[in-house]
Amino acid sequence: MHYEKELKRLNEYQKEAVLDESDACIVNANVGSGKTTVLISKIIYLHYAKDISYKDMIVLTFTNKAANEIKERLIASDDSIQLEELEGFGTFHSVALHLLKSILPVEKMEYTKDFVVIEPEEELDIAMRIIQEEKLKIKYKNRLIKRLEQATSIEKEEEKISRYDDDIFKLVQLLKEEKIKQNKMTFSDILKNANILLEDYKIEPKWIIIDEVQDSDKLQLDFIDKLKSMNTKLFAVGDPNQVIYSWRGSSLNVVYTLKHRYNARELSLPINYRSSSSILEAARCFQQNGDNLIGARETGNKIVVKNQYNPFNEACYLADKIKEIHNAGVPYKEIAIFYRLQNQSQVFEDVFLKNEIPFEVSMKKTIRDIPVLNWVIKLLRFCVNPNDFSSAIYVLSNKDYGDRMTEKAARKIVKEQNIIKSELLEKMYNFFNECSNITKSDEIYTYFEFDKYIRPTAATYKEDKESICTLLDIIMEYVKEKQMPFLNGLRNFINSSALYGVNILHKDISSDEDSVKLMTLHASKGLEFSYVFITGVNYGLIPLHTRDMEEEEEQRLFFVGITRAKDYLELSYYTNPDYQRVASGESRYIYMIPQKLIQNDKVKNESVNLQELKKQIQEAKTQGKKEEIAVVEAVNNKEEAEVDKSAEIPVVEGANQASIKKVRHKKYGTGKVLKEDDMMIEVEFENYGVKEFIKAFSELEFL
DNA sequence: CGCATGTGGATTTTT
DNA sequence: TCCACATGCG
Repeated sequence: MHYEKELKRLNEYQKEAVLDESDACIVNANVGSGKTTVLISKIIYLHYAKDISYKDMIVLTFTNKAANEIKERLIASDDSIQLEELEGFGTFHSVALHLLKSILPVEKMEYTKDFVVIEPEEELDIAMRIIQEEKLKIKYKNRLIKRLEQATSIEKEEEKISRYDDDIFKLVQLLKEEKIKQNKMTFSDILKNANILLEDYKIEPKWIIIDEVQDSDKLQLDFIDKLKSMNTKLFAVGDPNQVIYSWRGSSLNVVYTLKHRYNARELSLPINYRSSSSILEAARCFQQNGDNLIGARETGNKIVVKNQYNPFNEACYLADKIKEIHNAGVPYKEIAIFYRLQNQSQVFEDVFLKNEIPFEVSMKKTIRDIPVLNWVIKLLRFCVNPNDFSSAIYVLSNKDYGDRMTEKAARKIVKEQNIIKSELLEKMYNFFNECSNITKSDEIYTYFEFDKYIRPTAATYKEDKESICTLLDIIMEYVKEKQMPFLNGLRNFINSSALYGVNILHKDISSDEDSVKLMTLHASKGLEFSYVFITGVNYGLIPLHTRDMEEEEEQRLFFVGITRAKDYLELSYYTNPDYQRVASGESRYIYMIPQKLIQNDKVKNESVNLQELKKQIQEAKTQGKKEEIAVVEAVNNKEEAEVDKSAEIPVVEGANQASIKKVRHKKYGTGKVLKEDDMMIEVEFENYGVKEFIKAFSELEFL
């Protein structure tokens, strides 16, 4: 039997979870304990052994990435699966959206099936327009999103009194009405409305299976509850030690809540297959919850703790270290650097670029971040929904793309449907009739004559054109995959692009590309690497200096970081952190790790001198990027010199040339000496411009 | 406009 | 904790 082969690969804990028959079961899955494997085995087991159709299962995840991984692994293990059988598999939002679009009577809420999913920014735009048009008195508009969120959460009429004595509750009501009028739902509306409609229209799936259940917020828990009927069984997997998003609404008690709400059986997956036992033992110091982590691997390397002078020095050191590791045969993609704050990546990016180390930085990028695509999406949205006036107004009145008219003029033309005044508007109106048979993406491009509207003279022209073509290609691919007529597929894509189009243009950090991965500790969740460097373990940074309420979460965050490492873990702290409010010296988290697990690496005296030297230079000079780059050179050259002593060429004293000294550099070729003193030398290279070196390490050959 | 007062954000980010 | 910014009064 198909599933028996699957079961053989599991350990006893995993097997118990897969075979469990309780009405509700919560699995406390430790880090690296094969959580996803269990989830997939469970689905396969239910399908083959218990004869449950995939259509009777709802499988919920938090990210599209996780949903795709599950679907891919399922299809890989069972090629008879049709994609349409897996419509109940996806993120909470995408499953809720699917239900709203296909089964639930959205008309009861005065929406139509064509409703559009909008991003938070668009809701804000609508709110701002309402304030303007209705002349509402709203204070603190700079925090309108937070204020709306807070005001929306108040349900009791008698509590709806603005603490600032303004019209915030009036706005909440008008906004709700306006969204219905424009047929738009935000991300939270999708869940909220699904929850309301599920009161009366039961789906009754046979199984609900949830991944990373510890990240659920109130709406999501509510969604689970509304989906679940008397005959529905629940299987949830999660790890309370990995709650790092409580600021986003998830709470530590989710496991507890579910356990009590459904009288769930509690199981655990204690065995970690990922990390060496030294790393696991360190991780245990930060574990707050549940069963002890059981290791399955050898002792491995000690954890290296390093003191670095400052972030810049560390970047140089890491560049060197990574080269060394890579030369020893480790692929770049097995190496990752974690930090607490986004902006800490900058130094690494600069130095790695200079050192030609391939790297990728984990960064969110949505369609909205690319202005031209934001514009194209709005344009297509109006084509597909000709009632969406606000999109059309945006298209005509955008400052950079389209007709670039004033908002007032655009509104007038759109309201009057005056297609004589705007060729672009005419094209949008006729799109539906004239483009029903499109098969290639460039046909769309040609139809709209985008070249005319994206300012061929602008510096961004080429980039913009490329972005549009990529987007159109993705749309065509989507339509083809869904096997729908072009216009239906397009409408489908456009109406939910806020939900799915998001990561489309950006390669995921976990892609197979062989590069060093740079990311925040938060972004590291769910990933694993052979070599992990956690940088800036200073008090004030890790844990981050905040109101100390969230200290425990910082500890869990550090736990997540440590447990990403398979073989090698290095922690570092700065003597001189370049960040405000960050103390120098190691965080107490380093003291929490038993000394016997640690290998303390003292920075060589020589390096300290270099660092001191660099500091002096930086302080003496007016600050600027040029110096920094030159110093990068100096340090690199110094490191190179260390590796290859024979290549070292001493600075020739008392060279005979009276006026112009010529020098040669390994990388930059020949150049003229501009300035020279005891410590520094400034050279103008023929092809690289002016560079500055620390003389002692410069590796310059005097001609 | 200037100044006093009040308010909450800082940091992480998915859908 | 401290700082930035919105508000509102004179």
